[in-house]
Amino acid sequence: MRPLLSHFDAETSVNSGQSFLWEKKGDAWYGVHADTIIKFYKRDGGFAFETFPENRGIEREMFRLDDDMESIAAEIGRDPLVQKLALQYPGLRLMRQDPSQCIISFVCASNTNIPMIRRMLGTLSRKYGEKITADGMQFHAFPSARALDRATEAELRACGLGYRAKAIKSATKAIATGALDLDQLKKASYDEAKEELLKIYGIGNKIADCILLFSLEKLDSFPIDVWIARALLGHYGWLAGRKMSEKLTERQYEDVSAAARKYFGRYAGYAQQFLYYHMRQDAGKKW
DNA sequence: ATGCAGGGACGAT
DNA sequence: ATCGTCCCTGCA
Repeated sequence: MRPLLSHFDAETSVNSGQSFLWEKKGDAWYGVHADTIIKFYKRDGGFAFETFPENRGIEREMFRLDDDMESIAAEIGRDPLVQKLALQYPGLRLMRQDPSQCIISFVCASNTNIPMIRRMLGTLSRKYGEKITADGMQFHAFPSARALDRATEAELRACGLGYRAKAIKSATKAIATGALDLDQLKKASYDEAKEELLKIYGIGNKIADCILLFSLEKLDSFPIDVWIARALLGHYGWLAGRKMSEKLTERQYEDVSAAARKYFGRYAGYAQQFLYYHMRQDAGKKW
């Protein structure tokens, strides 16, 4: 185990609200990553990984184990609070999600809570995802955009999506037709990629920023949800400004997010994740 | 038991 | 720029 990774904690990372389809069975965690099930468990003071079907080494990609956490921590640690949190939660990492899965997941996330998001995605997976067997148990791959796009809005509603069904349809269509070119978005700048995402019905500022951060390599993205808004109000008054509240207008979102990105720097998204995790911990949330 | 919150976005004023 | 509304569920 390389010393740089010695503090990495897969369990904390998968339970930090950035990724949804994980469940613990016995001593092991099983997660859905597009077409593969990834399993991990503690071993020798670190973590061992297995994938179904076999996809060796995918954990480096998924958990961003190639990121240079020392320079990232040095960069975002210029802020005293984030510095403290990086030391307090040394195992927390951003994850690199599959873009299609990430888009569909966060479109489901609007105006609801994490348990509900998990329920919606679980139902979609069981209904539209391919079966995968792992350790004698049955799992489901995350449904492809194409498979979801074949369903009607009413059928998606029946999965407990509510009014989000319409937004899911617009997103799956954009992905399935190639109108949204995911590989291209990875190469594009933050602004260019965000502009493309915002064209899709159901994707606004916050959800676009989550997609950019968690699946499109935009580590400078700084999503602001109610929890981050609370953190900004409580600890970063000069960024929040006097008129900000927990609910941001579109204009406020843009101004405050831009200010935060400038303040925290090119890894602002990492700072955001430490703050988010801390606010949730502090509130005693159990995801 | 009615109200409200929960990783928001959209359309009408 | 504000404001009501959207489907659903758990919890006070």
